[in-house]
Amino acid sequence: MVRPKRTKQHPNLQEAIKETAWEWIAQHGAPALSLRAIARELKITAPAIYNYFPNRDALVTALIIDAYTSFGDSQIAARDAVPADNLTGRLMAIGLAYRNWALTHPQRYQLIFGTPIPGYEAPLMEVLPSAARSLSALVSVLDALRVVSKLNAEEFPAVKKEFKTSFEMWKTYGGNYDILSLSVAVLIWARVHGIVSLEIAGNLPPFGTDGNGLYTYEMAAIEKQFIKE
Amino acid sequence: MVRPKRTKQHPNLQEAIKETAWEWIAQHGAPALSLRAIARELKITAPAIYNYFPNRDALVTALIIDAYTSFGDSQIAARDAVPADNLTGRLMAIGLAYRNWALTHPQRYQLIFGTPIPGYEAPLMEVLPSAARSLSALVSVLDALRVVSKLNAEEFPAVKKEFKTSFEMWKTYGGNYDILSLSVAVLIWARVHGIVSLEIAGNLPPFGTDGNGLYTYEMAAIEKQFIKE
DNA sequence: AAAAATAAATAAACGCCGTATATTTACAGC
DNA sequence: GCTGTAAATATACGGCGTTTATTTATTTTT
Repeated sequence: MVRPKRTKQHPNLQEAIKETAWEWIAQHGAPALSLRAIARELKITAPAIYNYFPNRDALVTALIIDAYTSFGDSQIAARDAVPADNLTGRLMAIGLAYRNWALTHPQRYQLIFGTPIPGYEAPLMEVLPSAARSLSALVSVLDALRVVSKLNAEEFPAVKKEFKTSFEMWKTYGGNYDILSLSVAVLIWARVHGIVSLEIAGNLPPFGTDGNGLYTYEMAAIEKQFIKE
Repeated sequence: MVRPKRTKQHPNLQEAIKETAWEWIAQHGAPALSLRAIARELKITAPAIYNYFPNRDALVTALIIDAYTSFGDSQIAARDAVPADNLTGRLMAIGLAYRNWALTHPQRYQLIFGTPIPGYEAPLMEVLPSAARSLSALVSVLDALRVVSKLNAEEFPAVKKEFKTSFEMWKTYGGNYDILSLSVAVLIWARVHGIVSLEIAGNLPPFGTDGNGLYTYEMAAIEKQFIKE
C-alpha cells in the first residue's frame, strides 16, 4: 500500500495520537500502551508516529503534561469556587478536589504519580511547568494563611541550602510564595497522595476503613494540625 | 547443544533464578527485568525457567513475597528491640525502621508498593500472609496502646460491614487485634508511605524539605495525634 | 542390569514490542 | 510544470513472553 491522500487522514495527527493513547489507556491500562496499538487504531503504520513524537517516552511525557494540566485546572477551579477570605474552606475544597480528580481519572493519576510505563522516567524540566502549577493552588492557600499568621508550622524543618536553587526554579512556574508554604504543601501532598494512591491501587479497602471515611478523617487532621484557631 | 549434566548446573535453580532476578533489578531496575535476561545470566535458555515458575508474573510474586518477608523481619525486629512497656518508643522504632528499610532496599520497596512491572498486579491471596505479617508489628503496638487506653482514635471512622470479612482473613495472618487498631495502622501506613514513596521516586527533595527532616516531623505529628498524654 | 517412565533441559517458532533505515509519494512554492 | 520537502510506507533488527515439540539426563520399576 502507498501513502494515502492527506484529505483522507486525520486533520491533526499529533492530537489524534494523544487522544487514541488516552482511549487505549482508559480501556486497557497504561502498561498496555504501545505505539503499534495506537497506530493500528488510527490505521497508520507505527513509524509514522515518529513524525510527531521522537519516541515512545516523548509521547508519554506529552500525556503526562496534559494530565497535569487537567489536574491543575481542577485544583485551581476548586480553590476559586470558594471566597478568598475563607481560607479553611479553600483548603478543604482543594483537598476534596484532589481525591475526586484522582477517582475520576485513575489512569491519569497513576500515569502522573505512579510508574506504570516500564522504564519511563519523567524528564523534570519538561514536566515542571504544569506540575508546579498544579501544586500552586495548595501553596497559594497555605501562603495566604501564613501571611495572616494562621499557618501553624513554626517548628517545620528548614529547607537545606542545596535545594533553594530548585525552589527558585519552582517559583518561576508555581508563583512567588514563601518556601515554607511550599514545604508544608509538599507534606500535605504526600499525605493525601498516600491515601489516594493506596485506594486507587486497591490496597486500601480490603482491610481498613473505606477510602471516603479515611480521607475525610485525614483532611480534618490536616486542618487541625496546620491551621491556627 | 544438548542438555548438560545436572552436576554442572546450579544445585537449586529455583533459588538461583530469584537471586539473579534481584541482582538484575538492583543493577538495571525492576522495569528491565526479563526472563530472557535472567536466563542469559544463568547460561540457561529462557523456557527452562518455566519449569520453576509458570510465568513471569509468578516469579515477580515470589520476589514480592520475599521482599515482604524481609520488610516484615525488619519491622518486627525494630519493635522487639524496644521494651514492651515503652509503647511510644516501639512506635517510633517501627517508623524509623520503615524508612530505613525503604532507603536500603529501594528496588524492593518499589516492587512491593509501586507498580514497576508492566501489567503486573499482585495476587492478593498469595501475598497476603507476608503482607499482613509485615503490617502486624505496627498493628500490635497500636492495639497495645488501645488496651491501656492510650490510643487516641475515638473519632476514627468505622469500618463498613462489607469489609469485615476480609478483616477476619487478615487476622489469620496478622494476629488477633482489634479492627480499630488495624484501621489506624493503615492510615499511619499511608502517611509514611506517602513521604517515603515520593522520596524514593525522587519527587521530594527538589522542592521542599529533605526526606529526613520531613519524616522526623511527620513521625512526631503522628505520635502527637494518636497517642494520649 | 535392563527397560520404562519421568523430569528437565534445549530448539524452534509465534506474535508482540520499540525503533532505525531506506523508499515512495503527496503536497507546496517557485 | 518542476522541484524540494515533508510525511507516510515498507522492511528489517533485536528483544520480549510464551508455546510446542524434541531430546536427554535421571529416577523408578521390573
